[in-house]
Amino acid sequence: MDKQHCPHNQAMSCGDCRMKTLCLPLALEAEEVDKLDDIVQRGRPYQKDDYIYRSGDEFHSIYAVRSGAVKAFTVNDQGVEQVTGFYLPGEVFGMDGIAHTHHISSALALETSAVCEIPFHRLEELSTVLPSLQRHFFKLMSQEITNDQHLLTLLSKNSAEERVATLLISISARNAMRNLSGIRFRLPMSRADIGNYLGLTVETVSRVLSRFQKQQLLNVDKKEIEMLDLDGLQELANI
Amino acid sequence: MDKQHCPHNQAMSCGDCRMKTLCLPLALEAEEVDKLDDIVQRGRPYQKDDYIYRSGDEFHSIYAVRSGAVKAFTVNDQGVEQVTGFYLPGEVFGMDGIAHTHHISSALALETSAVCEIPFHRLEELSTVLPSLQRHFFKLMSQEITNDQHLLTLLSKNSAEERVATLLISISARNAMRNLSGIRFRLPMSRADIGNYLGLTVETVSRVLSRFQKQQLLNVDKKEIEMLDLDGLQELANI
DNA sequence: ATTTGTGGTTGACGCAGATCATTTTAGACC
DNA sequence: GGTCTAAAATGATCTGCGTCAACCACAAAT
Repeated sequence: MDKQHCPHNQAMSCGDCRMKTLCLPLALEAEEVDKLDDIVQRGRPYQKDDYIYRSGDEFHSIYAVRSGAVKAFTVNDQGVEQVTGFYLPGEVFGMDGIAHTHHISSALALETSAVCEIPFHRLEELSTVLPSLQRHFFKLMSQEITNDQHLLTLLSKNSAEERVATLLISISARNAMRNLSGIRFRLPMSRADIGNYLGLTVETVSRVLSRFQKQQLLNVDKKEIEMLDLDGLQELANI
Repeated sequence: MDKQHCPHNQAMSCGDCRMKTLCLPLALEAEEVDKLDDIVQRGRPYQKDDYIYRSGDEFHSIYAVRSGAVKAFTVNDQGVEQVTGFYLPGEVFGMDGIAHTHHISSALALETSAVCEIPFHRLEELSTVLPSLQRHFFKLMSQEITNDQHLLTLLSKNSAEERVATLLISISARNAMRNLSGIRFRLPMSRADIGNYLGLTVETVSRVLSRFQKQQLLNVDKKEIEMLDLDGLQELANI
């Protein structure tokens, strides 16, 4: 497998990355991308269940997924975990640490994943000389806020079926955006993670998926999903 | 009533504002505050139920509360409203619009309120020359993200009593930060708004407040709250 | 002074989803 | 092959909060 095609390739630069149209380079000119490239750090891939950072760690970077999948979650003082987001290739995470000197959430690889690390103080410096980077980063953070607000509405106003349908539609759409199939895909997270994220128990998630299968809305085989009736699911999710 | 003491006074500058230690000027030197001051717009006070902006309006500014109280909310395509936040003096809102060209949420004055408007493109320009402003604004947005994440956990993991207690503690603490009483205060929002925000019905909010009163945790008289047992409530809220 | 409207409280009842328990499936490892 | 463990599915039962309905307080309108 050559450099260009290995999904976890470390050496790849932003300019060559398949995710450049989704990720931070999105708003930048070629020469600006090179400057961004200079500050991006690419370590070896994380294995499943490796932490990218832990709650309490000193904050110094934000991150972008290049391959694999990451879950972010908070743990309160009673040790109760709350999954706050799943991040797929091209997506940026870790921005909740900016307000504090330390991370208040943790991030974990759900499968073997390549992750770019962007030291925040370098990004800040670069942002003052590249206004389009500053603007894009403001937008990314604002997008994170609106994502959370959508999730808030989902949790406070929607039934179990609507919540699960919405998550499936979201993952499907995000896969499609990355030129992968929006019809057949593999869920990178466990039923427990899905339930935690959606404010449901594992049992409810499992039952809802079985019901969807019975209604010919989709096929489930462990983590493999085939969306049989996207319109029907979309209707359920009321998006 | 002279200029300095009228709570809705329009002419006041950031340097003279009682909220300067909480709001955007927080991180700035005196001369930097003057530059910020130049771009801040102060219109006449909003009356109760006046919109500061509506979902669908073109986005061009973010806002800071100087006096009064503001609620922000989204409305989905079925017309279902979701309250996403309450903003008290010194707090900044409207940052969810940055990711889009138009506001995706609305903001409404809950009572007579003075609001500072900060044109976003001017703030962006100023941020490139005042790094401490850029940093502070990044932090504000990050804080908004972590607030939403706390709310997510609250909605997905906590009981009605825990949710209501948490909101009361939060308002109490924010009042105390502004050198107001954290023990006796007036809720600026209706029971319906509280319920909507916390993912509960009006009836449940009302019942929980009655129960708290019966347990000598607080006194309620319409919108007036007296926190009798802050520790007990804190325990309930598990903060 | 009476009516009308709005926001809040309280009670009775039902249900969606939690909880508890059991079973099935699929790897992982020797 | 067999044994262990963890994830997932399914069934039975329970319960917190929603739903529906009645009622109260108070302000604004006539």
